[in-house]
Amino acid sequence: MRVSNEEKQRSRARILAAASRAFREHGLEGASLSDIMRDAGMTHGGFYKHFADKDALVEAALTEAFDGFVAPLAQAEDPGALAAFRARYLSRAHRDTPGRGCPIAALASETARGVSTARAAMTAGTDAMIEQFSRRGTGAADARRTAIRDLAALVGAIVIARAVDDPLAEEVLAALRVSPE
Amino acid sequence: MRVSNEEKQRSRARILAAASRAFREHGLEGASLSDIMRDAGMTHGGFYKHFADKDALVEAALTEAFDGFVAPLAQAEDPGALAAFRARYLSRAHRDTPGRGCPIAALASETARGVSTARAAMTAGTDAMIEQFSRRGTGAADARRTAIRDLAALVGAIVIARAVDDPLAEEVLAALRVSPE
DNA sequence: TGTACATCAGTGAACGCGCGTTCACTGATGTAC
DNA sequence: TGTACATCAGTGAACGCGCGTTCACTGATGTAC
Repeated sequence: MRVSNEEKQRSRARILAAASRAFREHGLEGASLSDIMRDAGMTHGGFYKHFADKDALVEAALTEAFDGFVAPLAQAEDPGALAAFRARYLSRAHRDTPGRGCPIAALASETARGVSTARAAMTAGTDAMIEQFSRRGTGAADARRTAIRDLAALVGAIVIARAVDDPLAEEVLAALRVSPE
Repeated sequence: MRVSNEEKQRSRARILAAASRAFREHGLEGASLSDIMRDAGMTHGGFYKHFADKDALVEAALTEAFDGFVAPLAQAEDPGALAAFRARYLSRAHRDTPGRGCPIAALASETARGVSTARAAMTAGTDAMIEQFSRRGTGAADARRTAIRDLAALVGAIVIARAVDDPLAEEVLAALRVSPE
């Protein structure tokens, strides 16, 4: 049966939230539309009333994931915000809950092999993160270069820590838990 | 028809070589056994005369990929070997040919979600790379920590560079193309 | 404000497809004598 | 060294399964008068 326009917007938001989490947890291929729609409280057939196909959902979910992940940093005003962000990034909690974590670390590999719309969302989100890092850095002349190197180290550390067993995983995170440079 | 024992060993080697490349190029799920067996010059049915299942192939191919990728560094004797390795790692050629590139950068995300045998191979391979970096580093007291931080930055940089569009991709690689610290 | 009808969000069965895996078969290789 | 037979690497058809996607249908919502 038809539902109200407001209800439809809420449905779309639930699909996006479920997809954003499921893609980061299980991968773009590992998360099926049926699983996502069930998480959103619907059956799979209704999906196509909201998105043209799975690729469109991937693009929208990637953008949503970046928005949510960078928000705490983008909205913070205290000078220690970047240090706090780094500490959270390198925590065991972040390693163990990719569904709420960094979209780059969770999905960059699959995005690299994917469609151009997903690459575009990944490019925009990554640039936004670099921008935040750069704005909040130590203010060196090469702030952007420093920001990129810092972000790359964070992404590499969490990617490795998720793929290897302890104690190496913990050792990798610990090795990055000092100020860069 | 039955083939000789030597021929069987050659078949197994071809399967492993094809798998090692295909997995890094298309991902553990993206590379099908049919594709790999065709690359190896056989039909798909014969696969199970060599490996118990796809998971066993993934484990063996990961180990093979690490062996091949670290070999140039492990066998080098000149003091500039690590710098040369870093330069190759951060090259556009490496970004564009994941099939012959770093197994961590190509497969860590999927390994993180995969079976324990794949994780074990990833753990061993990563530790071997850290060991090589550590042995060939600048000789500081915290050589291993420095090695880990250097490796994490390389992995993060190539992972990002593959997932985003130029010019950001090239900018990320360039930002890492200076000596660490 | 009420009425009549068109719209369309969501349902659930069905589709075609490619996947990993199994299996009966073939015939050259390996081995026991 | 030759012979007879067992072994088994590789083939190609077939399987069950889950996937993304399509579709006829339902009935509450939106809208034109």
